[in-house]
Amino acid sequence: MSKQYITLKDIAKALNLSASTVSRAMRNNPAISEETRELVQAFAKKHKYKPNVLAMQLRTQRNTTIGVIVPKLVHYFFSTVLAGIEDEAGKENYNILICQSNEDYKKEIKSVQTLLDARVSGILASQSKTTHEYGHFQDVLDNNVSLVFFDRICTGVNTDRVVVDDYDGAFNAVDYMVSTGCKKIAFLGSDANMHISNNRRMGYEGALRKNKLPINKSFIKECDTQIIAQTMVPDMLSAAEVPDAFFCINDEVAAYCLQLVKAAGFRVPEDISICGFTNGYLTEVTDPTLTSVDQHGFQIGVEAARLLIDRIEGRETKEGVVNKLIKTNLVVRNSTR
Amino acid sequence: MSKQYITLKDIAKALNLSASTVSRAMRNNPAISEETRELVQAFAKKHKYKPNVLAMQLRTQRNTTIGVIVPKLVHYFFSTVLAGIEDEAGKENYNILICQSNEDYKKEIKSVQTLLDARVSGILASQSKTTHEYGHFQDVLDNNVSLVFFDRICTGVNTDRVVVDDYDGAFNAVDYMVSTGCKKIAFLGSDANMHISNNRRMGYEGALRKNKLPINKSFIKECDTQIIAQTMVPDMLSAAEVPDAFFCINDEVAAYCLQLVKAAGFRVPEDISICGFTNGYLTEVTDPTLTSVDQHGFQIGVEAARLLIDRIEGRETKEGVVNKLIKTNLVVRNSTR
DNA sequence: GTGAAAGCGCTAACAT
DNA sequence: ATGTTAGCGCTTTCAC
Repeated sequence: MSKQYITLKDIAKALNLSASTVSRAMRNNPAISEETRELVQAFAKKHKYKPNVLAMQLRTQRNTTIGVIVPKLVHYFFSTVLAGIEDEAGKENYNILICQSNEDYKKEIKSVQTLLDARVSGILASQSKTTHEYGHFQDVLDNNVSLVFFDRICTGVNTDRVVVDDYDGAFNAVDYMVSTGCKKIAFLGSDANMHISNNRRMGYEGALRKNKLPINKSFIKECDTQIIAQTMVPDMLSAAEVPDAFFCINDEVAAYCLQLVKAAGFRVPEDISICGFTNGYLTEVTDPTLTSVDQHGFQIGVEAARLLIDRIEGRETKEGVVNKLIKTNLVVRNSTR
Repeated sequence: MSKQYITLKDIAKALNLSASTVSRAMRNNPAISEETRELVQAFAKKHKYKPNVLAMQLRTQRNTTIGVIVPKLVHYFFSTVLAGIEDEAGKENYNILICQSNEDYKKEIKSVQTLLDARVSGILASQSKTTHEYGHFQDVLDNNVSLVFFDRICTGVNTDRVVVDDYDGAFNAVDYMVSTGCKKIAFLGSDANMHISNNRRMGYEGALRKNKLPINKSFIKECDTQIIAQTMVPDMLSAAEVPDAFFCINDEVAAYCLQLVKAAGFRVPEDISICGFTNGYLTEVTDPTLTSVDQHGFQIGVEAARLLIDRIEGRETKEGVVNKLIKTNLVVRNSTR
């Protein structure tokens, strides 16, 4: 990186002013006369002056970059959240540095290090599936860097969070399926130690209980990828008791499940109803189209970024930890009766 | 951002050394005695010393951040490319700063500004659909910042590019469909001024010509979103001459087209074959599953990042501009005969 | 083998 | 209204 941009000093020299005057003039400091201000700004514009953000941040000890850690960018939900984060951060002139953990605990630790090394002033994170310790997240706080979790929160670390109302989303979806006549609804979830999965399972059970339906343990499975679904779903369909509905942890599993159910000779939704979670673009291309719970990823991103930036800027010194709950809504399509 | 990390000076003071010695010791400078080196490094580790990257970069005038501009993160293809970029950049200890143009020319200009302001040492970009001028990209080069285009390249700017072999991909797909008996293949593409669309159209026409099939202008349409497809496809299906195959610019259009073709009472693939482009996860959940051209997004990301970093580091001073062509391959599923 | 001094580009007292 | 000085945290001559 050779010398490519002109500096404050260059301007100062050219205009026979001091660097501080130029600095003030550029930032519209009222102490500077209109005349010099215009002179300086015109010169700066003409010569495409760009303040050196590095130097500025070094001097002022504040940094306008925030880091984001997501499990995977390819998931519709996370890329939507990211769009929200980017949008909100952009409004506040913050840049975002992105790391993917790829659902890998080690990579997640490395991501935290990377972001801390880059001196971000805050981190937005959604945990990887394989993370069961949280020392690396505690490190963030210990270094006085703000931290906000979104979606896949880490309960061991005491900090702000933005989560989907998973319980409510699941409750409503299952309640709806019951209302259409389903009586034997299966739940395809994730590892029970994942908060979001647990909450959805409780919402699922809550809806069954409300409707006085039995909770059948053999209908509750850990099945959150296509690969698992490939064997799990056929197994369930050939068991003694066959579900008449599947409530799935995400759209991918739901869409695969749909394929497998049809392949096994069942009609959807007449014989078996299927509901997903996310409401991404998969929902429109399956046959029948997929009923799903909309998670409002963009809004989650916006809220999380806002929360973080408020912390960084020291605004709204709310007492203790903030927990934001984002409501979902059920989008009914043709995979449910 | 209050004082949160210890500095070189702090270590120097604590150990009764000079800052320069500590600096050297940390970087394993051979001029430093083993003894002090170990002393310093142990102390640094114990007190979680993190070199201030900002100061380092300011001092050395080199920066290890690269910027990426993509139209939209939510598209499977771009998020895959990004994963590749992140992977390769990570290996070289580069960070990535991401901007989305949202297919908006103005936002794209702003993104370039943002990245330049952040003093990135290079930019990877894929143009927005609405971009017809390229002064902002020329600016990048004029500021001595490296620039590599990927996928949606900008031919007006003379710099490295990594592109998919769109012609070849389209040619093979169409040639394959002809081999299965299709004779009236339609092409649903983008704006003709988009390079990738144009190349695919030429590949499409090339394959028809090779097979001595007529090129029917009424079968070549600009249709690259679900919204356009919604009216365009039914129109084509009720025209005097109905296509017996659709070759689509991306998987989304193909998947929608599939729905619309079935809704109109045609069988897929018996009556009409359909082929997409990208080979994302939509392909597995449609019914029938979707034949598609795999673009190898991850590899594109890797190659683009490598090209850019090589430029930044001044390695491989290849003469002139480099053009990398990434081969595609056709993944045949059940939407084609 | 280690230290002193200067400086990257900027801002913020403290002058005048 | 403007200039002087110092310093953010680091690296890099140039000394010794």
